[in-house]
Amino acid sequence: MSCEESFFKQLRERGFRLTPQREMVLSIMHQIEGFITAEEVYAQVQNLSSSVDISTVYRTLDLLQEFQLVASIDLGDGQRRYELLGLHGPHLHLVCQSCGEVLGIELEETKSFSDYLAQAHGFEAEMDHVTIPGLCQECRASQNERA
Amino acid sequence: MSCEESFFKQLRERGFRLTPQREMVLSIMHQIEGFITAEEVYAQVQNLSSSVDISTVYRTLDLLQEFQLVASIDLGDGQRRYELLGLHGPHLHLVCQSCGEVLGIELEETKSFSDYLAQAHGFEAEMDHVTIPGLCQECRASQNERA
DNA sequence: ATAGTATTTGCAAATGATTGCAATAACAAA
DNA sequence: TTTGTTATTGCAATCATTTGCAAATACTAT
Repeated sequence: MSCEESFFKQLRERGFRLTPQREMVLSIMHQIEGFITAEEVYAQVQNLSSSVDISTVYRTLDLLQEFQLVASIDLGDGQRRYELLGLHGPHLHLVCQSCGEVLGIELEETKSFSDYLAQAHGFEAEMDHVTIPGLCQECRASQNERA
Repeated sequence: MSCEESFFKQLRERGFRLTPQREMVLSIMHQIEGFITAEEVYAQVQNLSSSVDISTVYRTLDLLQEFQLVASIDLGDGQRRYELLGLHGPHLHLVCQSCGEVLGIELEETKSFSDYLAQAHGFEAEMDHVTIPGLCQECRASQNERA
């Protein structure tokens, strides 16, 4: 099932409606690789239909997140960014505080940690909504050089 | 060394100045246990001196975070919350998406996970800035009951 | 004490994001 | 097709937070 089909199906199942605005936002998410801000999605949508409001873009991105078709991440620069999950499926983000690079890691890789949280604290973690700040390999290396 | 002493020392060392506004914010953070929003800190500061601006409160909370005296957490309700680290030292937060409860866990408990990230991805994680959403023990239990 | 300086402040404006609401438009049933 | 119901939209206002800047003030050296 394609991303669009999954979207239409989930809309129907839950009594939501298929609007041109929603189609446009999803279509634009497909044209992008990597991360995009709501403002950037809005600019692209404007090219297609200039009367669409940015609040509709935000609402649609929220909906796509609920449907697990899109994930969002806060890089700490004051602008949330969105990415199409598409085929990859849910994953975590490692964000380098020095160069801003974003690494995606598989949910699988966090299993023993989330098992520990469940066992020790009874907490069922949603690791796919976690963002971990830190330093990537390159920035660590260049930092050690300097020292 | 008390929290205040640590604050004054760090200010001096880095060429910052000790202002009444900064003293007031730190003092209020001491009067609170648990989390407090910037707006609430602001309200408390107003009682002491009504001319202090909320932007100064935000700037001071940022500074206290830089000094590792305060940590902040985003519960996803649109208002960042701040807590005095004081004696506890840096830790992680587990946030229940159902009841809002916040569990603090020791950095130590994440060691094997962050070791894995370093080894497998060369990523040096700052786990003390991580917030993990999920379900706490009680909410898991009551959810299972219902099912 | 005083003067010189660099930091910090309050203010106002701007930011990204969210919300309430009346008008619009998608869908379901006839 | 037409009609009725309900979700969705655009708009404007609002929210929490950040920023630029000139005035105020904490500190340093005299």
